[in-house]
Amino acid sequence: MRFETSTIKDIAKALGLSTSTVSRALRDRYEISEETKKLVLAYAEKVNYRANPIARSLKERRSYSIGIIVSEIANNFFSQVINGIESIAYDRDYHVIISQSHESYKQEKLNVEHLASRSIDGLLIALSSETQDISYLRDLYAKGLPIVFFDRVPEDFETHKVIANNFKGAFDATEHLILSGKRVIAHLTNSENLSITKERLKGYQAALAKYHIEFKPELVKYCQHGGMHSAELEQAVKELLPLKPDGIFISSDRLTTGCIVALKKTNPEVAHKIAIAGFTNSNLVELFSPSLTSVKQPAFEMGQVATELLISMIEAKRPVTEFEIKILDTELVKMQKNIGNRFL
Amino acid sequence: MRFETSTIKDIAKALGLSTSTVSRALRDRYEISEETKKLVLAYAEKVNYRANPIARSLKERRSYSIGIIVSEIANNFFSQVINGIESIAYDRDYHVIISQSHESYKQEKLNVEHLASRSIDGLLIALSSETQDISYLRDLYAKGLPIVFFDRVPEDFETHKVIANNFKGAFDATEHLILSGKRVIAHLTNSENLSITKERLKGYQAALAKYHIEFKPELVKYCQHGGMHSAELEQAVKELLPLKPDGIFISSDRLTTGCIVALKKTNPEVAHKIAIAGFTNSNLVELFSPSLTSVKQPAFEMGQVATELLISMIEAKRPVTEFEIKILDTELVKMQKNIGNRFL
DNA sequence: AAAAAGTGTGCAAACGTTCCCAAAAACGTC
DNA sequence: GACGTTTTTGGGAACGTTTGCACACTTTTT
Repeated sequence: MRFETSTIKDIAKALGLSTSTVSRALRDRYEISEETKKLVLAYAEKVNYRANPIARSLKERRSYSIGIIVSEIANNFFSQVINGIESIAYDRDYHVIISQSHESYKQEKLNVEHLASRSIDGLLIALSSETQDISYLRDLYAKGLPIVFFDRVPEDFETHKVIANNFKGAFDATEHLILSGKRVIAHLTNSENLSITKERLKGYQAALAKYHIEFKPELVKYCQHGGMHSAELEQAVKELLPLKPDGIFISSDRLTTGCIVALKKTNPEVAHKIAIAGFTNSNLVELFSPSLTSVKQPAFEMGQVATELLISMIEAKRPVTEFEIKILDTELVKMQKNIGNRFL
Repeated sequence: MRFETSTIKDIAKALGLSTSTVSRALRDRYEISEETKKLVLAYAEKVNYRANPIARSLKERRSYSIGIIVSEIANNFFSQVINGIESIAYDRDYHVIISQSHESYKQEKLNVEHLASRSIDGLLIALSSETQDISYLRDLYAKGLPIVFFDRVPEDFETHKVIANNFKGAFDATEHLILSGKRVIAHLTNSENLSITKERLKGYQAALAKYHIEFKPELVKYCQHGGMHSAELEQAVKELLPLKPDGIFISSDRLTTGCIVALKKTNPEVAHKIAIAGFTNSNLVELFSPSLTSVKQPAFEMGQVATELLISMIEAKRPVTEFEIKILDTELVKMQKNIGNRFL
């Protein structure tokens, strides 16, 4: 801000004290007399003194801000995670800077490096679906930037991670479809790179196995761009339909909504005949037609937990060597009426 | 970031130059020899020099960051606006800090003041539905903080503003309902404080007037909290239904989706008999049941325009005294089939 | 009564930049 | 080769903090 505000110097001059004394009074350090402290505090209050965080950051070599990278904020899951992050961060006097990768590796790297050069104290990141090479993150980490991964985590990176119980979520959703009488269950999922893709695929396979349904690789469709392009989804749907699935298990928020749109757009007549169960945190699923069963992730909580872990790393006196992988349970929200009901 | 990176000083020492020379070479000032510039640039590249933005901010008394206040990022309209803002901001080397008011005046004020103390160079804000007293914004503005309002703008505040053509959007939506044969058209809207509420009400009234339908105040329901609490919406729906509306015009994104949820939850049997037209930027409306006609705002563009105006203010050499009010056209997306069709 | 310990304050350096001002180097002109 | 002019460089202050150290003063201990 260009406009002038009062500084420690101003206060010092006005009160006939030194800047150090004023600083100490404001920061409530031990070696300061009650009297001067009161005096300074009162005056600071009067002139509405606000410490300049930039100067403080420069001096302390930290910014009290944490960076967040998600693929997209216009996504119910991520925006809920962000709310969780903020709830903790603000309490602990950190502020957050949000960046979007739009599922692009290049954009992700660019944003992370931009944030790093902006002197963030730590980073919370869910990898983009394109990301395979995380060496740039390793470099930053090695240089001392605390990083906590959430949702989409790399396998071989020793730091805190917070994820949902993806295996169980996928298993539950698939089992639900099976118990509803479906037998040809397709799986529409994200890029193969992602941890969530692998875990959810395993859950899907396990459910099939439990009910002795053969796993058919051709029923699994991967979307490299996480459904960012509608063409990608329409293509997947087009390839899937000839295999006559009676159910689809979809493994991410964006894909789930995107898939229903694609189905209705390209094949409205079959859209209602296929049961859909998918990961989504949309609070609007009840409005959807065809209706769907959804796996809800504890997004808000995930944000909170990840932030607590990150702040503990930031504020740790010595390098952290013990890392946690927190796994949070998902919730299966079954649709209220029978599958494919047009009258919902 | 705690870890050490190379600084101008390091480069200067290594190259046997002074910091001023290095700084000039890096910043590509006119008074520097081609040769030294090349030398410095090459070395900087080699050691992967990154200017410390904090130090720069302190010196230049600006942060190259702009603050954004919206009520909620988990809202299609606002997240699209944010994408528009980012698209311009990043091009111009600003970064953005997003804050959410959650439709609370207190939270909004807190966030703005937090941002201001964080030395943002300018502010983009859509007021919360609770906000009536904007004197705190006036104070900051008077002190020199550039502010541009978008979407929800105050009446008596001389600065740039970017809004949608709310009157026309509301008129079109209401007229569409009338032309579909509806005669008892309710209006569910936001807090009366908001500019958008007033403008959209006028559009609604104008459409009624055009077709000689009497305006009935009891058909208008205000939601003070913008639909943040579902109870608020359910209450409004409950009060509206006895008046037997055959159409509802809803004036905001959150209210529109929220209202359909409330309708289906409280009165599923009538939900499909009422035609709904509402403001929303959801890309999922096609999935909704009951289906609805939507007024889409040019959210992305709104963000872009607002950001351009803000940056022009920030970078203006002399105080800006001529202000613009940009009004962007909305788009009416009619539902594909007849109103209330359960088979959509 | 002198020494030791404790308390409150100020001085000055540092964080990494930018930029004003002056000094030095390079160049041209007579 | 002395002079002015232009180009290039360096010195150092400043931005607003925090903090190690030293100093002065008071209180306690011996």
